[in-house]
Amino acid sequence: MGKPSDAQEKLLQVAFDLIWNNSYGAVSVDQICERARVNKGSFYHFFPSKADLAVAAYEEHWREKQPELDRIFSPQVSPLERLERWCQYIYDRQKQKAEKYGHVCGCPYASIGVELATQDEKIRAKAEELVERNIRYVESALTEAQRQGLVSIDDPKVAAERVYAVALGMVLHAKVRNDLGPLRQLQPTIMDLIGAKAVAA
Amino acid sequence: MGKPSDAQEKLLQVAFDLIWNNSYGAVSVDQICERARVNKGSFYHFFPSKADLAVAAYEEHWREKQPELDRIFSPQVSPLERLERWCQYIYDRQKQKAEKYGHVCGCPYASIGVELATQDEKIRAKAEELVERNIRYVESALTEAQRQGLVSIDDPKVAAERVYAVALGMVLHAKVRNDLGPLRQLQPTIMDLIGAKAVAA
DNA sequence: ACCCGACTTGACTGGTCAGTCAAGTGGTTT
DNA sequence: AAACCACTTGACTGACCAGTCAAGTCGGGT
Repeated sequence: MGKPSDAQEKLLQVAFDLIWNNSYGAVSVDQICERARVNKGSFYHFFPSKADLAVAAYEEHWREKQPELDRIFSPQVSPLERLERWCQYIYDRQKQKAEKYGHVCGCPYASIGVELATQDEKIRAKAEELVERNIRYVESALTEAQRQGLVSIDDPKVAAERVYAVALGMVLHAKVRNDLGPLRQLQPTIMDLIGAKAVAA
Repeated sequence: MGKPSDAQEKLLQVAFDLIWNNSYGAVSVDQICERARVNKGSFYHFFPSKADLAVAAYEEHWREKQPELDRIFSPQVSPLERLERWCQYIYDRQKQKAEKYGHVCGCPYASIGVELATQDEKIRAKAEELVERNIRYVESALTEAQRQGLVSIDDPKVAAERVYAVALGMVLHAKVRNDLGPLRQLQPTIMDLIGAKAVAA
Protein backbone atom coordinates (compact mmCIF):
# COMPACT_ATOMS: atom_id res chain seq x y z
CA MET A 1 0.00 0.00 0.00
CA GLY A 2 2.48 2.58 -1.15
CA LYS A 3 3.85 4.52 1.79
CA PRO A 4 1.72 3.77 4.79
CA SER A 5 2.34 6.09 7.70
CA ASP A 6 0.66 7.48 10.74
CA ALA A 7 -0.45 10.55 8.81
CA GLN A 8 -4.16 10.01 9.30
CA GLU A 9 -3.91 9.37 13.01
CA LYS A 10 -1.58 12.32 13.44
CA LEU A 11 -4.04 14.59 11.66
CA LEU A 12 -6.86 13.45 13.94
CA GLN A 13 -4.90 14.09 17.09
CA VAL A 14 -3.41 17.40 16.03
CA ALA A 15 -6.76 18.66 14.79
CA PHE A 16 -8.50 17.77 18.03
CA ASP A 17 -5.85 19.47 20.14
CA LEU A 18 -5.68 22.63 18.08
CA ILE A 19 -9.44 23.00 17.90
CA TRP A 20 -9.87 22.35 21.60
CA ASN A 21 -7.21 24.90 22.56
CA ASN A 22 -8.40 27.50 20.10
CA SER A 23 -11.56 27.07 18.07
CA TYR A 24 -12.66 25.48 14.83
CA GLY A 25 -12.75 28.78 13.00
CA ALA A 26 -9.36 29.92 14.25
CA VAL A 27 -7.52 26.77 13.17
CA SER A 28 -6.63 26.40 9.50
CA VAL A 29 -6.07 23.27 7.49
CA ASP A 30 -2.55 24.52 6.74
CA GLN A 31 -1.82 24.81 10.46
CA ILE A 32 -3.09 21.31 11.13
CA CYS A 33 -1.02 19.91 8.27
CA GLU A 34 2.10 21.73 9.36
CA ARG A 35 1.81 20.61 12.96
CA ALA A 36 1.11 17.03 11.89
CA ARG A 37 3.91 17.13 9.30
CA VAL A 38 1.54 16.07 6.57
CA ASN A 39 1.12 17.63 3.15
CA LYS A 40 -2.08 19.28 2.09
CA GLY A 41 -2.66 16.68 -0.60
CA SER A 42 -2.49 13.87 1.94
CA PHE A 43 -4.97 15.71 4.12
CA TYR A 44 -7.49 15.78 1.31
CA HIS A 45 -6.70 12.19 0.44
CA PHE A 46 -7.98 11.15 3.86
CA PHE A 47 -10.69 13.72 4.49
CA PRO A 48 -13.04 15.36 1.98
CA SER A 49 -13.20 18.61 3.99
CA LYS A 50 -12.09 20.36 7.15
CA ALA A 51 -15.50 19.68 8.69
CA ASP A 52 -15.22 15.96 8.00
CA LEU A 53 -11.81 15.91 9.65
CA ALA A 54 -13.27 17.60 12.71
CA VAL A 55 -16.06 15.04 12.98
CA ALA A 56 -13.58 12.17 12.64
CA ALA A 57 -11.17 13.77 15.12
CA TYR A 58 -13.83 14.14 17.78
CA GLU A 59 -15.09 10.59 17.27
CA GLU A 60 -11.53 9.31 17.54
CA HIS A 61 -10.98 11.30 20.70
CA TRP A 62 -14.05 9.72 22.22
CA ARG A 63 -12.82 6.28 21.23
CA GLU A 64 -9.58 6.93 23.08
CA LYS A 65 -11.18 8.38 26.19
CA GLN A 66 -14.00 5.90 26.54
CA PRO A 67 -11.97 3.35 28.56
CA GLU A 68 -11.28 6.02 31.15
CA LEU A 69 -14.98 6.81 31.46
CA ASP A 70 -15.71 3.10 31.73
CA ARG A 71 -13.25 2.94 34.59
CA ILE A 72 -14.72 5.97 36.34
CA PHE A 73 -18.24 4.58 36.05
CA SER A 74 -17.20 1.04 36.87
CA PRO A 75 -19.98 -0.95 38.60
CA GLN A 76 -17.28 -2.00 41.05
CA VAL A 77 -17.82 1.18 43.01
CA SER A 78 -20.98 2.64 44.47
CA PRO A 79 -23.05 4.89 42.17
CA LEU A 80 -22.46 8.01 44.22
CA GLU A 81 -18.75 7.40 44.26
CA ARG A 82 -18.85 7.11 40.49
CA LEU A 83 -20.33 10.57 40.26
CA GLU A 84 -17.79 11.84 42.75
CA ARG A 85 -14.95 10.38 40.69
CA TRP A 86 -16.44 11.87 37.58
CA CYS A 87 -16.45 15.36 39.15
CA GLN A 88 -12.85 14.86 40.18
CA TYR A 89 -11.96 13.69 36.67
CA ILE A 90 -13.49 16.81 35.15
CA TYR A 91 -11.60 19.04 37.56
CA ASP A 92 -8.28 17.26 37.07
CA ARG A 93 -8.57 17.32 33.31
CA GLN A 94 -9.37 21.03 33.22
CA LYS A 95 -6.58 21.77 35.65
CA GLN A 96 -4.06 19.83 33.62
CA LYS A 97 -4.99 21.63 30.40
CA ALA A 98 -5.04 24.99 32.15
CA GLU A 99 -1.56 24.51 33.54
CA LYS A 100 -0.23 23.29 30.22
CA TYR A 101 -1.67 26.05 28.07
CA GLY A 102 -2.36 28.89 30.46
CA HIS A 103 -6.07 28.89 29.67
CA VAL A 104 -9.05 26.95 30.92
CA CYS A 105 -9.99 25.07 27.77
CA GLY A 106 -13.51 23.95 28.66
CA CYS A 107 -15.40 20.93 27.38
CA PRO A 108 -14.22 20.11 23.86
CA TYR A 109 -17.57 18.74 22.72
CA ALA A 110 -19.51 21.67 24.10
CA SER A 111 -17.08 24.21 22.67
CA ILE A 112 -17.18 23.00 19.09
CA GLY A 113 -20.89 22.33 19.43
CA VAL A 114 -21.66 25.85 20.57
CA GLU A 115 -19.42 27.38 17.93
CA LEU A 116 -20.88 25.50 14.99
CA ALA A 117 -24.36 24.34 16.01
CA THR A 118 -26.03 26.92 13.80
CA GLN A 119 -23.59 26.60 10.92
CA ASP A 120 -22.58 23.01 10.29
CA GLU A 121 -25.15 20.32 10.83
CA LYS A 122 -22.70 17.41 10.67
CA ILE A 123 -20.53 18.85 13.42
CA ARG A 124 -23.55 19.83 15.52
CA ALA A 125 -24.92 16.30 15.27
CA LYS A 126 -21.59 14.77 16.29
CA ALA A 127 -21.28 17.13 19.26
CA GLU A 128 -24.83 16.22 20.30
CA GLU A 129 -24.03 12.52 19.99
CA LEU A 130 -20.93 12.82 22.16
CA VAL A 131 -22.77 14.82 24.80
CA GLU A 132 -25.59 12.27 24.89
CA ARG A 133 -23.09 9.43 25.31
CA ASN A 134 -21.70 11.19 28.36
CA ILE A 135 -25.17 11.66 29.79
CA ARG A 136 -25.80 7.92 29.48
CA TYR A 137 -22.97 7.27 31.94
CA VAL A 138 -24.48 9.66 34.44
CA GLU A 139 -27.89 8.14 33.87
CA SER A 140 -26.65 4.63 34.57
CA ALA A 141 -25.14 5.72 37.87
CA LEU A 142 -28.31 7.56 38.84
CA THR A 143 -30.54 4.63 37.93
CA GLU A 144 -28.56 2.38 40.18
CA ALA A 145 -28.37 4.96 42.94
CA GLN A 146 -32.13 5.29 42.83
CA ARG A 147 -32.59 1.53 43.04
CA GLN A 148 -30.37 1.52 46.11
CA GLY A 149 -32.30 4.38 47.67
CA LEU A 150 -29.25 6.62 47.75
CA VAL A 151 -30.85 9.57 46.01
CA SER A 152 -34.20 11.27 45.79
CA ILE A 153 -34.92 11.77 42.13
CA ASP A 154 -37.82 10.96 39.87
CA ASP A 155 -36.84 9.98 36.34
CA PRO A 156 -33.13 9.09 36.18
CA LYS A 157 -33.05 10.19 32.54
CA VAL A 158 -34.27 13.65 33.45
CA ALA A 159 -32.03 13.78 36.51
CA ALA A 160 -29.01 12.85 34.38
CA GLU A 161 -29.71 15.74 32.03
CA ARG A 162 -30.01 18.07 34.98
CA VAL A 163 -26.75 16.86 36.47
CA TYR A 164 -24.99 17.10 33.14
CA ALA A 165 -26.29 20.64 32.67
CA VAL A 166 -24.63 21.63 35.93
CA ALA A 167 -21.35 20.19 34.71
CA LEU A 168 -21.64 21.88 31.31
CA GLY A 169 -22.53 25.18 32.90
CA MET A 170 -19.75 25.17 35.46
CA VAL A 171 -17.08 24.13 32.97
CA LEU A 172 -18.32 26.86 30.65
CA HIS A 173 -18.25 29.41 33.44
CA ALA A 174 -14.71 28.35 34.34
CA LYS A 175 -13.61 28.79 30.73
CA VAL A 176 -15.17 32.23 30.39
CA ARG A 177 -13.64 33.34 33.70
CA ASN A 178 -10.40 31.53 32.89
CA ASP A 179 -10.50 30.34 36.46
CA LEU A 180 -11.04 26.85 37.82
CA GLY A 181 -12.82 28.24 40.90
CA PRO A 182 -16.38 27.51 39.80
CA LEU A 183 -15.52 23.84 39.35
CA ARG A 184 -15.04 23.38 43.07
CA GLN A 185 -18.81 23.68 43.37
CA LEU A 186 -19.42 20.89 40.89
CA GLN A 187 -19.60 17.93 43.22
CA PRO A 188 -21.53 19.56 46.08
CA THR A 189 -24.02 21.08 43.62
CA ILE A 190 -24.65 17.75 41.96
CA MET A 191 -25.01 15.96 45.27
CA ASP A 192 -27.50 18.58 46.47
CA LEU A 193 -29.37 18.40 43.20
CA ILE A 194 -29.95 14.66 43.34
CA GLY A 195 -30.64 14.72 47.06
CA ALA A 196 -27.76 12.38 47.81
CA LYS A 197 -28.32 10.81 51.22
CA ALA A 198 -24.72 9.88 51.82
CA VAL A 199 -21.52 11.03 50.22
CA ALA A 200 -18.51 8.74 50.23
CA ALA A 201 -15.03 10.01 50.91
CA MET B 1 -20.02 67.34 11.99
CA GLY B 2 -19.76 66.40 8.36
CA LYS B 3 -22.28 63.68 7.61
CA PRO B 4 -23.53 62.28 10.86
CA SER B 5 -25.50 59.08 10.48
CA ASP B 6 -26.54 56.05 12.43
CA ALA B 7 -23.60 54.08 11.02
CA GLN B 8 -22.00 53.32 14.33
CA GLU B 9 -25.19 52.13 15.99
CA LYS B 10 -26.08 50.08 12.93
CA LEU B 11 -22.69 48.37 13.00
CA LEU B 12 -23.13 47.48 16.66
CA GLN B 13 -26.53 45.95 16.15
CA VAL B 14 -25.71 44.10 12.95
CA ALA B 15 -22.48 42.74 14.42
CA PHE B 16 -24.23 41.45 17.53
CA ASP B 17 -26.95 39.74 15.53
CA LEU B 18 -24.62 38.12 13.02
CA ILE B 19 -22.21 36.91 15.68
CA TRP B 20 -25.00 35.53 17.83
CA ASN B 21 -26.61 33.66 14.95
CA ASN B 22 -23.33 32.36 13.59
CA SER B 23 -20.06 32.85 15.42
CA TYR B 24 -17.33 35.47 15.70
CA GLY B 25 -15.00 33.55 13.41
CA ALA B 26 -17.63 32.90 10.77
CA VAL B 27 -18.68 36.53 10.42
CA SER B 28 -16.44 38.85 8.40
CA VAL B 29 -16.03 42.58 8.66
CA ASP B 30 -17.16 42.83 5.03
CA GLN B 31 -20.36 40.99 5.85
CA ILE B 32 -21.07 43.26 8.80
CA CYS B 33 -20.42 46.36 6.71
CA GLU B 34 -22.59 45.15 3.85
CA ARG B 35 -25.52 44.29 6.11
CA ALA B 36 -25.18 47.61 7.94
CA ARG B 37 -24.79 49.52 4.66
CA VAL B 38 -21.59 51.07 5.87
CA ASN B 39 -18.28 51.30 4.04
CA LYS B 40 -15.18 49.58 5.26
CA GLY B 41 -13.44 52.89 5.87
CA SER B 42 -16.25 54.06 8.15
CA PHE B 43 -16.02 50.82 10.07
CA TYR B 44 -12.37 51.43 10.83
CA HIS B 45 -13.09 55.07 11.60
CA PHE B 46 -15.29 53.94 14.50
CA PHE B 47 -13.53 50.76 15.61
CA PRO B 48 -9.83 49.99 15.59
CA SER B 49 -10.44 46.28 14.98
CA LYS B 50 -13.05 43.58 14.58
CA ALA B 51 -12.47 42.49 18.19
CA ASP B 52 -13.09 46.02 19.47
CA LEU B 53 -16.32 46.17 17.54
CA ALA B 54 -17.41 42.89 19.11
CA VAL B 55 -16.70 44.16 22.62
CA ALA B 56 -18.61 47.37 21.94
CA ALA B 57 -21.49 45.48 20.33
CA TYR B 58 -21.92 43.18 23.31
CA GLU B 59 -21.76 46.05 25.78
CA GLU B 60 -24.35 47.94 23.75
CA HIS B 61 -26.61 44.90 23.65
CA TRP B 62 -26.43 44.67 27.43
CA ARG B 63 -27.27 48.34 27.73
CA GLU B 64 -30.40 47.77 25.67
CA LYS B 65 -31.49 44.63 27.48
CA GLN B 66 -30.81 45.79 31.01
CA PRO B 67 -34.21 47.46 31.51
CA GLU B 68 -35.90 44.16 30.74
CA LEU B 69 -33.80 42.37 33.35
CA ASP B 70 -34.59 45.14 35.81
CA ARG B 71 -38.25 44.56 35.16
CA ILE B 72 -37.97 40.78 35.57
CA PHE B 73 -36.09 41.15 38.84
CA SER B 74 -38.26 43.97 40.09
CA PRO B 75 -38.53 44.07 43.90
CA GLN B 76 -42.26 44.48 43.32
CA VAL B 77 -42.64 40.72 43.01
CA SER B 78 -41.54 37.96 45.34
CA PRO B 79 -37.98 36.66 44.91
CA LEU B 80 -39.08 33.21 43.78
CA GLU B 81 -41.40 34.68 41.22
CA ARG B 82 -38.50 36.73 39.88
CA LEU B 83 -36.56 33.56 39.27
CA GLU B 84 -39.59 31.97 37.71
CA ARG B 85 -40.02 34.93 35.38
CA TRP B 86 -36.35 34.80 34.53
CA CYS B 87 -36.64 31.14 33.50
CA GLN B 88 -39.63 31.99 31.37
CA TYR B 89 -37.75 34.90 29.81
CA ILE B 90 -34.86 32.63 28.86
CA TYR B 91 -37.21 30.12 27.32
CA ASP B 92 -39.22 32.72 25.41
CA ARG B 93 -36.14 34.41 24.07
CA GLN B 94 -34.62 31.15 22.85
CA LYS B 95 -37.92 30.10 21.33
CA GLN B 96 -38.31 33.37 19.48
CA LYS B 97 -34.81 33.17 18.03
CA ALA B 98 -35.24 29.51 17.15
CA GLU B 99 -38.46 30.19 15.27
CA LYS B 100 -36.99 33.15 13.45
CA TYR B 101 -33.75 31.52 12.35
CA GLY B 102 -34.45 27.78 12.50
CA HIS B 103 -31.71 27.20 15.04
CA VAL B 104 -31.46 27.42 18.80
CA CYS B 105 -28.98 30.26 19.14
CA GLY B 106 -27.94 29.83 22.77
CA CYS B 107 -26.67 32.47 25.15
CA PRO B 108 -24.84 35.16 23.20
CA TYR B 109 -22.39 35.97 25.98
CA ALA B 110 -21.55 32.35 26.65
CA SER B 111 -21.19 31.57 22.95
CA ILE B 112 -18.68 34.26 22.15
CA GLY B 113 -16.97 33.68 25.47
CA VAL B 114 -16.48 29.99 24.84
CA GLU B 115 -15.33 30.57 21.28
CA LEU B 116 -12.71 33.18 22.11
CA ALA B 117 -11.81 32.74 25.78
CA THR B 118 -8.45 31.21 24.92
CA GLN B 119 -7.71 33.50 21.99
CA ASP B 120 -8.76 37.07 22.69
CA GLU B 121 -8.41 38.39 26.20
CA LYS B 122 -10.46 41.54 25.64
CA ILE B 123 -13.44 39.57 24.42
CA ARG B 124 -13.09 36.93 27.13
CA ALA B 125 -13.04 39.64 29.80
CA LYS B 126 -16.15 41.30 28.38
CA ALA B 127 -18.01 37.99 28.23
CA GLU B 128 -17.01 37.31 31.82
CA GLU B 129 -18.21 40.73 32.87
CA LEU B 130 -21.60 40.27 31.23
CA VAL B 131 -22.04 36.84 32.78
CA GLU B 132 -21.16 38.18 36.21
CA ARG B 133 -23.67 41.00 35.83
CA ASN B 134 -26.37 38.43 35.15
CA ILE B 135 -25.36 36.43 38.19
CA ARG B 136 -25.76 39.53 40.36
CA TYR B 137 -29.46 39.63 39.49
CA VAL B 138 -29.89 36.03 40.54
CA GLU B 139 -27.90 36.67 43.67
CA SER B 140 -30.08 39.58 44.71
CA ALA B 141 -33.22 37.48 44.36
CA LEU B 142 -31.66 34.63 46.32
CA THR B 143 -30.46 36.92 49.09
CA GLU B 144 -33.95 38.24 49.58
CA ALA B 145 -35.50 34.79 49.31
CA GLN B 146 -33.16 33.57 52.01
CA ARG B 147 -34.06 36.49 54.27
CA GLN B 148 -37.73 35.60 53.80
CA GLY B 149 -37.04 31.95 54.56
CA LEU B 150 -38.28 30.86 51.14
CA VAL B 151 -35.23 28.80 50.25
CA SER B 152 -32.66 26.61 51.93
CA ILE B 153 -29.28 27.78 50.75
CA ASP B 154 -26.08 28.77 52.45
CA ASP B 155 -24.18 31.56 50.73
CA PRO B 156 -26.42 33.38 48.22
CA LYS B 157 -23.35 34.23 46.14
CA VAL B 158 -22.44 30.58 45.76
CA ALA B 159 -26.06 29.59 45.22
CA ALA B 160 -26.38 32.19 42.48
CA GLU B 161 -23.40 30.74 40.66
CA ARG B 162 -24.90 27.29 40.95
CA VAL B 163 -28.24 28.45 39.64
CA TYR B 164 -26.62 30.30 36.79
CA ALA B 165 -24.55 27.25 35.89
CA VAL B 166 -27.77 25.28 35.47
CA ALA B 167 -29.09 27.95 33.12
CA LEU B 168 -25.86 28.12 31.13
CA GLY B 169 -25.70 24.35 30.88
CA MET B 170 -29.29 23.86 29.78
CA VAL B 171 -29.16 26.63 27.19
CA LEU B 172 -25.92 25.16 25.88
CA HIS B 173 -27.47 21.69 25.75
CA ALA B 174 -30.47 23.09 23.90
CA LYS B 175 -28.20 24.76 21.35
CA VAL B 176 -26.11 21.63 20.75
CA ARG B 177 -29.27 19.51 20.38
CA ASN B 178 -30.97 22.27 18.41
CA ASP B 179 -34.00 21.51 20.53
CA LEU B 180 -35.67 23.62 23.20
CA GLY B 181 -36.67 20.51 25.16
CA PRO B 182 -33.96 20.71 27.82
CA LEU B 183 -35.08 24.21 28.74
CA ARG B 184 -38.36 22.93 30.12
CA GLN B 185 -36.35 21.53 33.01
CA LEU B 186 -34.82 24.89 33.81
CA GLN B 187 -37.32 26.18 36.35
CA PRO B 188 -37.96 22.92 38.22
CA THR B 189 -34.23 22.19 38.40
CA ILE B 190 -33.46 25.59 39.83
CA MET B 191 -36.30 25.39 42.35
CA ASP B 192 -35.09 21.98 43.48
CA LEU B 193 -31.53 23.21 43.69
CA ILE B 194 -32.31 26.10 46.00
CA GLY B 195 -34.78 24.07 48.03
CA ALA B 196 -37.63 26.43 47.24
CA LYS B 197 -40.36 25.94 49.81
CA ALA B 198 -43.14 27.37 47.70
CA VAL B 199 -43.43 28.01 44.00
CA ALA B 200 -45.76 30.67 42.73
CA ALA B 201 -47.96 30.10 39.71
C1' DA C 1 8.80 -9.20 -13.20
C1' DC C 2 5.01 -6.43 -13.52
C1' DC C 3 1.36 -3.65 -12.42
C1' DC C 4 -2.16 -1.70 -9.38
C1' DG C 5 -3.56 1.55 -6.36
C1' DA C 6 -3.01 3.52 -1.71
C1' DC C 7 -0.48 7.15 -0.34
C1' DT C 8 2.80 11.34 -0.93
C1' DT C 9 4.46 15.62 -2.74
C1' DG C 10 4.23 20.54 -3.20
C1' DA C 11 2.89 23.88 -6.32
C1' DC C 12 -1.31 26.09 -7.64
C1' DT C 13 -6.13 28.48 -7.79
C1' DG C 14 -9.57 31.75 -6.91
C1' DG C 15 -11.68 33.74 -3.37
C1' DT C 16 -11.89 36.01 1.11
C1' DC C 17 -9.75 37.92 5.13
C1' DA C 18 -8.62 42.07 8.31
C1' DG C 19 -6.98 46.23 7.84
C1' DT C 20 -5.14 50.76 5.07
C1' DC C 21 -5.39 54.88 2.69
C1' DA C 22 -6.01 59.17 0.11
C1' DA C 23 -9.39 61.90 -1.54
C1' DG C 24 -13.52 63.65 -0.61
C1' DT C 25 -18.13 65.88 1.80
C1' DG C 26 -20.65 68.89 4.53
C1' DG C 27 -22.11 70.65 9.12
C1' DT C 28 -20.18 73.71 12.69
C1' DT C 29 -17.39 77.21 14.55
C1' DT C 30 -15.21 81.52 14.35
C1' DA D 1 -16.59 83.10 4.20
C1' DA D 2 -13.06 80.38 5.53
C1' DA D 3 -11.08 76.94 8.07
C1' DC D 4 -11.79 72.81 10.64
C1' DC D 5 -12.74 68.13 11.40
C1' DA D 6 -15.99 64.24 12.04
C1' DC D 7 -17.32 61.28 8.95
C1' DT D 8 -17.70 58.97 4.16
C1' DT D 9 -16.16 56.70 0.02
C1' DG D 10 -14.38 52.74 -2.34
C1' DA D 11 -10.33 51.08 -4.19
C1' DC D 12 -6.33 48.75 -2.57
C1' DT D 13 -2.85 45.49 -0.07
C1' DG D 14 -0.71 41.36 1.29
C1' DA D 15 -1.70 37.50 3.84
C1' DC D 16 -4.28 33.55 4.30
C1' DC D 17 -8.20 30.56 3.35
C1' DA D 18 -10.19 25.79 1.81
C1' DG D 19 -9.65 22.98 -1.63
C1' DT D 20 -7.37 21.01 -6.36
C1' DC D 21 -4.29 18.61 -9.12
C1' DA D 22 -0.79 16.15 -11.74
C1' DA D 23 3.17 13.80 -11.13
C1' DG D 24 5.23 10.95 -8.44
C1' DT D 25 6.65 6.70 -4.88
C1' DC D 26 6.53 2.23 -3.21
C1' DG D 27 4.52 -2.06 -1.03
C1' DG D 28 1.67 -6.08 -2.14
C1' DG D 29 -0.79 -9.14 -5.22
C1' DT D 30 -0.40 -11.88 -9.32
